[in-house]
Amino acid sequence: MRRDIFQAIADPTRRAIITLIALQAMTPNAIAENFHTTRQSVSKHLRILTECELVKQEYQGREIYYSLEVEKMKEIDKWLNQFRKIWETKFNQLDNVLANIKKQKK
Amino acid sequence: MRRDIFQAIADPTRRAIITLIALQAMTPNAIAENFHTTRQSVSKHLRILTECELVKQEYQGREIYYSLEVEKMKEIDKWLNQFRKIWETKFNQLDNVLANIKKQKK
DNA sequence: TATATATGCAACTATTCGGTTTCGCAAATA
DNA sequence: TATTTGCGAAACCGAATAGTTGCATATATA
Repeated sequence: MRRDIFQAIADPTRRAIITLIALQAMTPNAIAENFHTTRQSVSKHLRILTECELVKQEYQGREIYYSLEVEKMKEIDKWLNQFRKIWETKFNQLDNVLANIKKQKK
Repeated sequence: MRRDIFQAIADPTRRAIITLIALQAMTPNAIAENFHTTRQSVSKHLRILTECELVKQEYQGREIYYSLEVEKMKEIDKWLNQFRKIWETKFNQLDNVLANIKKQKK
């Protein structure tokens, strides 16, 4: 069973869950209320998110509060870095183009 | 058929393809040589990447050069923004904690 | 103690996914 | 012109996936 962050955020429901619990911890029931799906379905998503450590659990009596492990999100950011360099370069190239146009106008 | 960037980058082979053609355009055959899979398989990945506009084609005779549409990658970055705010805040909170420890030492 | 509530887990199903094989088409080359 | 080469598309297959239903367990509450 493959289990990595990229596969985890591929599902739109999981992305929505992540956004939902980013700021405040929530129980599966509370989370499920926000979607047109069953609690069990949400539970499965939470399991996947927990397995790749994107989400952490906090037991409180019979309730389990889920919240986002923000640090883990940085891994996506880290992966994006290689492309960030490229799009910044492209931006600079555009800068040069603009500079040349300016020169020509003079 | 669902087709969005997040689903596109979920597959490790597709992520590798993206990295491979990020700096220079390549033909399907050339790309396939870098993986332990067939050209047809790579072709299917390229179709998916093209459909969600992460990759662009450039026809040159009977060859087709594929290259990364860097701009599209920014959409992932944009999605990450909501969490970036959170992890920066957490970092600041840690800053405060460190500041307090410093104070107590005095 | 009996009942209600919060939850995870297993079994099942329909759908999707990644890969392979085969084919057809168009461009290059002999 | 005949053959080779580069490519996409369709058909097929096994594995994975998302969702549902049913059940077991533990904690509250009456």
